[in-house]
Amino acid sequence: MLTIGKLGDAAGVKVPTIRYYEQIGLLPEPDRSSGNQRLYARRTLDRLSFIRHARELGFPLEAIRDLLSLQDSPDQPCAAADTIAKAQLLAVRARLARLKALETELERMIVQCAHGTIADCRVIEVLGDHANCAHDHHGGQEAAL
Amino acid sequence: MLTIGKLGDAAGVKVPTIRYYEQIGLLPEPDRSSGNQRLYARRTLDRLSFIRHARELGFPLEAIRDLLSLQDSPDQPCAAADTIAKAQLLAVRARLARLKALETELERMIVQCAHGTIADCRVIEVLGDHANCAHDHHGGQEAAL
DNA sequence: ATAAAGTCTCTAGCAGCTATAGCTTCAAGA
DNA sequence: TCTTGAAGCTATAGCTGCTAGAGACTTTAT
Repeated sequence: MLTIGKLGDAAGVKVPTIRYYEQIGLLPEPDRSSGNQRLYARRTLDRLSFIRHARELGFPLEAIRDLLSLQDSPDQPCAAADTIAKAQLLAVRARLARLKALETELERMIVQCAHGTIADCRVIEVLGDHANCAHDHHGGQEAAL
Repeated sequence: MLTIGKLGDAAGVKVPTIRYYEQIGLLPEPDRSSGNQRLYARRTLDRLSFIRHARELGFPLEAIRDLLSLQDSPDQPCAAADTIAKAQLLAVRARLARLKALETELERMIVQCAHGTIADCRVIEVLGDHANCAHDHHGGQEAAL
């Protein structure tokens, strides 16, 4: 069993954040020691690490809740899981496309820097360009992500 | 010249958000009409679109401020730009790696769903796995992103 | 000329943490 | 065994990055 501090260190999540996740129901209420301190099972570490990485990738907690529900109910009808997974996949691909464009542009800048000129920096244009944009900014819903 | 509403529509950013960016200094104070309404030059649209896309990719406003400073001072010493660009590039690549892992896993899940089984969902493992992880969770600084 | 739509400032609220205060529990050395 | 310092507890307040009113003024369209 892990104390909350050990769990936090292992997952790279701060202690108050863990308590916050418990409060909003993303993590189950753990057992307590005789002195009322939280004690976590090993598998909670997987769940918490998942949450942490998903957050870093920009998933809102509600989307993470959905993804976790896939794990929590492996017997639920496939249609539900499929819908969630497909929506998340679209969102992930949209992010990938724009991140790749940004990567390319940053690489270009760094190469140019090596040659002593940044006068024609186009970082702004590459991300400002709606041609790379997975959203329709014009009246549509935001992506589920 | 664009009114704030037109600018917002064009960039996909809400009007109060534009005023907020002005307040915190990400956007310059624009000219005003005789009736005190904001009037924006065309090029502000590029800047705002950039901010929007960078935010969607998860860059904090401070990182965006840095990136914009590259654009704002094309004559600054290359070393400064280079440092910023390289830090951002590392962060971008770390994100790309984990997003790709998640994409793969979601694809796998969807294929399995088509075959009627999600019993061995591994979404959590794929993101929980620190082998894919660009950070050192263990005592280091967070990435500049 | 007037009505509707857009804009103004100001303030308050929300998500997702993060830090502080004041107290209790635990573990490790003297 | 005692003690002392780190770690944990609850509760509350603050932070970032928006977002949504309220109530008054400006523009635009008919």
